[in-house]
Amino acid sequence: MTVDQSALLDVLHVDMDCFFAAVEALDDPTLLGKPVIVGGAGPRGVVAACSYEARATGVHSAMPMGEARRRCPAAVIIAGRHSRYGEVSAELHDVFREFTPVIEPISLDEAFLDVSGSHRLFGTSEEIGHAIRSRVREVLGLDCSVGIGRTKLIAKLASREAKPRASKKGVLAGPGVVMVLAAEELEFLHPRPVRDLWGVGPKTAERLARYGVNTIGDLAALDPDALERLVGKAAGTHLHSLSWARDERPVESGLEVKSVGHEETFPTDRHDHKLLQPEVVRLADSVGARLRTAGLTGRTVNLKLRFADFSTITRAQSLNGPLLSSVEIARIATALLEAVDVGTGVRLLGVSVSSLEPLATAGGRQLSLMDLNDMAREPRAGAGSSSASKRPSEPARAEVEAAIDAIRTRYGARAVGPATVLDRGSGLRVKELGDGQWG
DNA sequence: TCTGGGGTCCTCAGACGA
DNA sequence: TCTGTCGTCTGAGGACCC
Repeated sequence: MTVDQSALLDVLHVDMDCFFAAVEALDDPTLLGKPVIVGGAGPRGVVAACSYEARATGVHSAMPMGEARRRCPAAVIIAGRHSRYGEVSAELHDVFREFTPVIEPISLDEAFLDVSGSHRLFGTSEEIGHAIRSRVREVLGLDCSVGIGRTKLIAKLASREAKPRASKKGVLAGPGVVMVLAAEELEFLHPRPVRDLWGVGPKTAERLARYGVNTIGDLAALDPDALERLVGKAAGTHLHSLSWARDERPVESGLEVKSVGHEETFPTDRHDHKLLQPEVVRLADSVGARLRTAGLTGRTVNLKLRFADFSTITRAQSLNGPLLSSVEIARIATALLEAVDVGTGVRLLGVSVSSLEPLATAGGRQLSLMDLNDMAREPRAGAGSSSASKRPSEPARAEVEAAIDAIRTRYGARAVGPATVLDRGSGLRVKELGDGQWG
């Protein structure tokens, strides 16, 4: 490796090994060395993550849980604890920040790091990669793999090479850190399947295969215009550049969220608006609560339905002003739902809010504890007292919901919720986060 | 086997105003 | 006043990522 080349290799891709399963084993050491599967245990659940021992039996993420159980009957199946994974992820980012401030998270367990400003303190990129691995192990007790390259694509593929491998004979340790020099990029890239390119999924890979394009090298040899006709202009230009290792995307920290949503697959299909409406309210409440926690509001409500035949439709409605309450989100989502024929059966329902902006610039304000005390002592005209209309105004409703958020923070998500989503089988407990007619 | 949940981005079509 | 064009916005759907 020459000095000039190493100076360019400033992009690191850090990927935790079997993150969810590893966290479970960290908290319960009796799971160490066992096949562990994290995912939905219900009739329609899928595998979210699994240990290498489970992978050795052919289990992989996104596999239906029934199939996973069949392939690996000895597996320990765990529903998963996202809040716990979030905690560990935050600690992981603290470790990253010891090495560089330029961090682009991809998910809870993966991130790109730009270490161009870190060499004087921590050495070459390869030395930084090894140091990060050691530090993650020391602080979190977990393993990660590091890929290093000139671009994000190369770094990401390199980290995959660095990972352990699951085989029927057992788990084979990986190198942990893999660096791809600038001069070796095409040799590294071109023999790989096109699916390894960011943006090529099953559909695009199938389309390319029909034209004899199976490897990244095949794609690089393709006429760019022909590629654009095949996959569209934006994707064509992008993929052709990637195939020649041209990837100008910088490592970006502080990317903004574009939408916030919740969706849920039902254990059995629902054929009636009456059964779906409370679910819309519940999902809308959950979305509203998350928006308020994040200090965001939005202008567009999106409703998503997946039918029994797996076809999916979306319906959306935009407003002129910001959505200030969960009730408003639920009202619009319910109206969108009413216009859809659900007779064939709905298996998944989702509600999301997009066109986001900070609550402060949208005219909202953060409530203080004093405000909450005032509301408790003397309900405002719009917030549920006997006003002429009996319907609280949106800003007033937002204040009520802020108070509800405060109650939930203190007493738990089930402490208070809408009457429409009460779990009737268990008295007056709220089924989950909800909104609507506060009981 | 029967296909999650949280997102982003792109393309296309239709409406609408300049 | 009418018509055509263009840009922008919105909505819908699809593909993709982890």
